[in-house]
Amino acid sequence: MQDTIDDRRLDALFTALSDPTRRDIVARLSAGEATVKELAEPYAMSMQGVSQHIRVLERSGLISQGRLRQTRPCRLEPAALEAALTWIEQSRRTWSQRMDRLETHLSDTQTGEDQ
Amino acid sequence: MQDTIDDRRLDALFTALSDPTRRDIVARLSAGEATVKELAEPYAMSMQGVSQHIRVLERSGLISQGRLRQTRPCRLEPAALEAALTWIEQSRRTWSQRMDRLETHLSDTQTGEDQ
DNA sequence: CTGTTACTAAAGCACTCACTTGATCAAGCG
DNA sequence: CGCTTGATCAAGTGAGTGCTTTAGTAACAG
Repeated sequence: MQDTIDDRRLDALFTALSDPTRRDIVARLSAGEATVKELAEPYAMSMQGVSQHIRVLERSGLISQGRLRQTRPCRLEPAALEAALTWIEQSRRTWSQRMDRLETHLSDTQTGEDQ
Repeated sequence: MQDTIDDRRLDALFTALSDPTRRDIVARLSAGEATVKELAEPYAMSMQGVSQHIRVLERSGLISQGRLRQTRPCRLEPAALEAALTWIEQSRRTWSQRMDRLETHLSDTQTGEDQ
């Protein structure tokens, strides 16, 4: 069980997704690029605050920032979303396999040995 | 855009998943139930520390705790995992639909406008 | 009853987080 | 050149995390 590499990545990913403002930013960027100012507009928050959220998202790999004139357009990096998806599906798969085995076992030993 | 209800749930969910110990606990519970003591054993951490992680997981809905003699066996609640999965897939779907539209647009105007 | 096991409650501590304001910077406009 | 716009840097604050240790509780064993 090697840790620390995927672990840090998943830490950053799920931490990034744990804030409603950041989730909203991700959702909006899934519809197309946007500048920091555009992203900041809907919120009752300073642009600096939004800028800090963007840095958290960038460190997690969920978004990347380019440069165009005096703006820094942000775009979604869906590969990072896949990593989170993969982790969750792994647990779900293990769980449902176990459920299948339990069902099989129950239909095998259908007499009533429980305690 | 109604917020605050799903938002709080997703906050708790992704916050719960943002810690490596808690992700490990979820992964281990996907293979079957376990008591707090059993869960705590592999970690260089007090059982109280693990107990607090379990409370975070329980508040997020990811696990539930029963009572059996003097133990509190924990079990995974996969429905909560589905909620996180659903949110991520929503963003991914929006993004890929947008990519499809871009491709369509590019094959429409397929003259040779590349930078 | 006493003692042990499995666990939760509570308090404290270092650290991080989500903001804020104020300063700075870089690019374009007059 | 100065002025505005878009954005980051830096410092500070209040709230929350991730642990710890110390107590306390519930269930069983002697």
